[in-house]
Amino acid sequence: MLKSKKRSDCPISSSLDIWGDKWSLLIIRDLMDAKECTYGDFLKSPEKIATNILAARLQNLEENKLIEKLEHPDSKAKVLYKLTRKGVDLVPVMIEISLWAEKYFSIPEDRKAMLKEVKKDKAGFIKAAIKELVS
Amino acid sequence: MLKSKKRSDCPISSSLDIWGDKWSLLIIRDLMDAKECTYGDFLKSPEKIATNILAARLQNLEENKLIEKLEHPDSKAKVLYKLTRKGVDLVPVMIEISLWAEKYFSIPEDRKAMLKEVKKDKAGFIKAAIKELVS
DNA sequence: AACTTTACTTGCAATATGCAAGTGCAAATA
DNA sequence: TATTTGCACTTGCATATTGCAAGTAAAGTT
Repeated sequence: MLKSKKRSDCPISSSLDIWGDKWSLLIIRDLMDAKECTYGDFLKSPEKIATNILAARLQNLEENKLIEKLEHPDSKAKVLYKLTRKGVDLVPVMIEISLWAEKYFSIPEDRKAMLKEVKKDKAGFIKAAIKELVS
Repeated sequence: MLKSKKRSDCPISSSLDIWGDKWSLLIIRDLMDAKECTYGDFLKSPEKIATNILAARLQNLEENKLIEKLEHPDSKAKVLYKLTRKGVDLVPVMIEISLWAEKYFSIPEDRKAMLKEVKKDKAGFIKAAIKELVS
């Protein structure tokens, strides 16, 4: 995962070069759900990412400017991660993935409820979500 | 890649369990671009997938019903792959990924031209693209 | 009959993943 | 002040996956 050379200029390929693995988008998801997360928060997620993998993914996402580190107001021992604008702009991607998954898998009720709102006014939902995340 | 257990019920996680790697969505892309591809067509793509990886990914995508095999009209030695409806329904995901990539990377002119059409009428573009692919 | 094309398979070295344990610093507790 | 706890990683190592090169088998061509 360390050397992620660009395989081609195709937009799909370029995107996958950065976050095309089984874990990166789950980190993005956590940050979209919670806006700010500590290292420990990510470890608590139900998919149970290994701590060394988490560290590697966080570093990669930071290097690629999808996330950034912030000081925790309470303690210097803690680190806060949050999405950059580049990361926040993945909201439409995440929503379309979720809509696809809803059609073909069974997903939790709270996610369904969220997608119900999405379907009422997708553009509005996205705009509001982005606004909330960039503030 | 053989044992892809479901890590959680999260729609993002469930989706990544199936196509969350560096190659699967490129196969999907090729099929969206060309509608039908042979094994050799995939190998010709600019990212240069290794033949054993291609075989493994095609099998996985077929097992998960995103693609299906068809007989080639010209020859029994050839195999045609095409998207199922489940695969075609990834069109919105691919479009949003492309739009994101366009914002943050430089992408080929022909892709830009396509995205220009998308931006004029996203819903219409998606509908037409899906219609073309399922026929 | 020999050669080529097509769709894979196989062997193996290099890389990545996943699990468990360890480290170092900051903050809370005794 | 000394000690323990919490937090963010790092390290070691076994296992799994990737990527490259070469090989195989069935079909089509000359």
